[in-house]
Amino acid sequence: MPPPQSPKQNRMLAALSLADYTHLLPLLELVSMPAGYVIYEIGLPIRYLYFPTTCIVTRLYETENGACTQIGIIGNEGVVDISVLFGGESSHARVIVQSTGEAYRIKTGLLKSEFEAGTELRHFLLRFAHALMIQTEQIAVSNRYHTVDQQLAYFLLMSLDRLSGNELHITHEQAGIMLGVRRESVTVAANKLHMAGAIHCRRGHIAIADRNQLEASAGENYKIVKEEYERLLETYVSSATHFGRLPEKQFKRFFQSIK
Amino acid sequence: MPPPQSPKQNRMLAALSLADYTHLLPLLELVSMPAGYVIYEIGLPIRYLYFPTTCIVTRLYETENGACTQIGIIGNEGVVDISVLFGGESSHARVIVQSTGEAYRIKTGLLKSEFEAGTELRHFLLRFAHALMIQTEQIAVSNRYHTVDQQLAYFLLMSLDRLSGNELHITHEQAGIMLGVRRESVTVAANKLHMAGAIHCRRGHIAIADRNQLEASAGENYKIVKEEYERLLETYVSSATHFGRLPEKQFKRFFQSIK
DNA sequence: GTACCTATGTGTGTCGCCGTACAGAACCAC
DNA sequence: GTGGTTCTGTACGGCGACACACATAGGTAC
Repeated sequence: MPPPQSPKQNRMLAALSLADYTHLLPLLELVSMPAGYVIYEIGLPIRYLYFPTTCIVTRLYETENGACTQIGIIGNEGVVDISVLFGGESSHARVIVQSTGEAYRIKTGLLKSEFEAGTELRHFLLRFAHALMIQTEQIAVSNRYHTVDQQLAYFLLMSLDRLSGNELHITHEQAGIMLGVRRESVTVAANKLHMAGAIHCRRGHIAIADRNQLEASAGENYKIVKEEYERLLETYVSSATHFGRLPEKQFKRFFQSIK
Repeated sequence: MPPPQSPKQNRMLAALSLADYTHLLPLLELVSMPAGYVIYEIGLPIRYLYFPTTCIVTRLYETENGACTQIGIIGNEGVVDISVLFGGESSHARVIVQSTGEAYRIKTGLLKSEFEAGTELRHFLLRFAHALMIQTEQIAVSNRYHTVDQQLAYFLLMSLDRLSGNELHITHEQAGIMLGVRRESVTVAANKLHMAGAIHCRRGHIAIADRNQLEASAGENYKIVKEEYERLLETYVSSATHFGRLPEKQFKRFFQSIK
């Protein structure tokens, strides 16, 4: 039960051993992430990495003529943008905040050193990268075979899995940009999902009405990615038993010291 | 100038420092890779990783109803399948040999140890993973926005970059499976590219007639990925200057000892 | 050469999404 | 309330790819 506004709201950070976590803590800086804020622009260097806590973040690929597609969505289970740890010097995608919230950021060089040092953190980062790859692969398949309805359902589920409520603050226009389709197509797709009883729409908001129905509308795509992310979180938890192995007293003292 | 049938035909292996290379060498096993051979089946454990030398390999994503899409193509610049190094226990994609040739394989556990050990090899592997991610992202975009003509052009270029000749031994049917489109669509697209003077077709073969024209037909997609792979190869080369720093005599002896 | 199999070329109707245009509805500021 | 702005719903023509059907050509075995 992490206190409000703690780095532990990010599940990857929460899973770190106490030693690693306390080592990392002074390097982290809380920042607020307003929706629409462009975290990285294509081609510009990546100065900070961000561990989202309450915000969610979208990786968009933009073509030469300005058309976009979402190639990944990241919430409190991960970090953006991991590509810099793999030797990418600048961002090759545009990364923006999709849903207002907060994140902890760390200087690129610092996290890179931690990554190189080969702590448990590296293990988590690699595991997370794997989940992200699967997400991108699914989107590739989805873009070929699935209808807009299915893709919208998938997008809503992925977004709402990373938020506390069951309502998304987004317009059809914004959803269209994410999916790489017209605003009108989103409207039509949203109506279909509404007819099926899966969602409920208000101006600028989309809420889940029946989660099972929505998952059924999304198809296998969501199921596969969801499973992979559950495995990812299990990875975190099973490593987090480090906590349990520490002497109880020491653990409590540490835990309180970190605000 | 690596001799024929040397692991050095794989550019990642060739770029390793002499020490790392000689350390790895006894762990490698030459295997022949006939076209169509299924290297990994979805859900099955990954027992070996493969460093292609003269073959090329395709990562395919298969949906529940059997439809496929290529999500990556790998030749002598890399290794399959890297996902196991990131904590994936089994393959989530089907990986098959697209073009007959050879590869060196290594037991999963062994390469995993090397990777964990944090040698220069890890640096290359991560760099390669990055290029692969960009490839997948491009395919995601391509599947949304590009015509079959463009995708076919992209596919041909990516394949032929990884082969010695300028002709691909492939039928329209096979290309259709890779791209996730019908055979007829490939035929039509191939004819368009032929009309544009970009390619030349024979039964079961597609050859480049005018590379510039073909690149123009493929669009920005290819350009971006190509640049990333060139950066990858530069990474290899700049690290390979390790060779230069070794005493000349020692270098020669080592080089000859490794067949 | 003949027969057969596989690969390629072409045509027709359907479907999903796009581009464009426009009307109505929700919300906000005053 | 009123007016303006933003968001949402609907319609129509066009295009690219699909599914299916079938014709033709290249290559191979005998």
